[in-house]
Amino acid sequence: MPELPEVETIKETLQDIVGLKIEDIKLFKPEYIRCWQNQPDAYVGRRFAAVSRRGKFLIFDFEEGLHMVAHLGMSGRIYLESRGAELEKHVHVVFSFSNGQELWFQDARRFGGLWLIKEPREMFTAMGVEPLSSRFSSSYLTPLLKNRRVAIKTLLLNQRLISGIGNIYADEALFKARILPNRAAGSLQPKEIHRLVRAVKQVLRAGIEQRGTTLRDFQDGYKQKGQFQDYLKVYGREKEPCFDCRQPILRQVINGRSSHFCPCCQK
DNA sequence: AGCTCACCCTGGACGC
DNA sequence: TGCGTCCAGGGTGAGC
Repeated sequence: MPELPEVETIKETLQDIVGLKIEDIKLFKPEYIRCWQNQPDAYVGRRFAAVSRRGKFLIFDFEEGLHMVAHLGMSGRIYLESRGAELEKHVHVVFSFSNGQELWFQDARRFGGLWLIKEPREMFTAMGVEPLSSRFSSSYLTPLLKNRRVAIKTLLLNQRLISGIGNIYADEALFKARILPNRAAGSLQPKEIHRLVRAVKQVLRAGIEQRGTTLRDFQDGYKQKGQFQDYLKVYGREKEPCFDCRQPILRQVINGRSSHFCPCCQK
């Protein structure tokens, strides 16, 4: 479930590891490493220099120009533990620091992964704009929608166009913009595109403010849950009354993704 | 080129 | 209690 607000929340809590020195790296499941441009040993003895985010990816910079990229997939978690804590299930990689703390990479379903790479920017050359940046605007989105028959929701989930929106925030943004998720992208009018851009930004900002959505798996770097699940208006609310018009929320599969919407408020 | 769908994987919910 | 089935949805890539 980690989408942009969840990854951003983890990134914020992981600022505390900047400056910590890596004493040891344990690989319990080496196949969780997707890219071996660097050997794990190369990271030992170095300090974390920065943790940043691009879309749903976390980027770890180390001293002397080493990097690591992480994606949480569906069930991935990255969190701090104390040395000696009992190892939890599905922890695939552990970084031990010289101060006695550890960073655990846990991922039950293993849709996520780690990339030990030299130049992380190369991974993101084909990635779309950050939806919270000023580059994401009506003038960016309008030409992308032109003549596209794909559902607008499918397009919002395309990371090559916009990076960071996932299933939950796509449904919530479309509700806020009062647009049905299965509308052909090319059928959106200028006013609707404008509303959608605003709604995407508002929903993502609110998600960050609430420190993410915890339906099942999500937790931050200190194992704390998010709160945005208490503010969801359509996602996961099939058959429950719309908060605005009391009509039941409907669920429909769009491009293999479960989608939730109000048939009355959204056009 | 645009689009759809199957696949990877595990845990939890649900029906019998 | 247990077993089988289905669903969750991130990204990728085959195939139409």
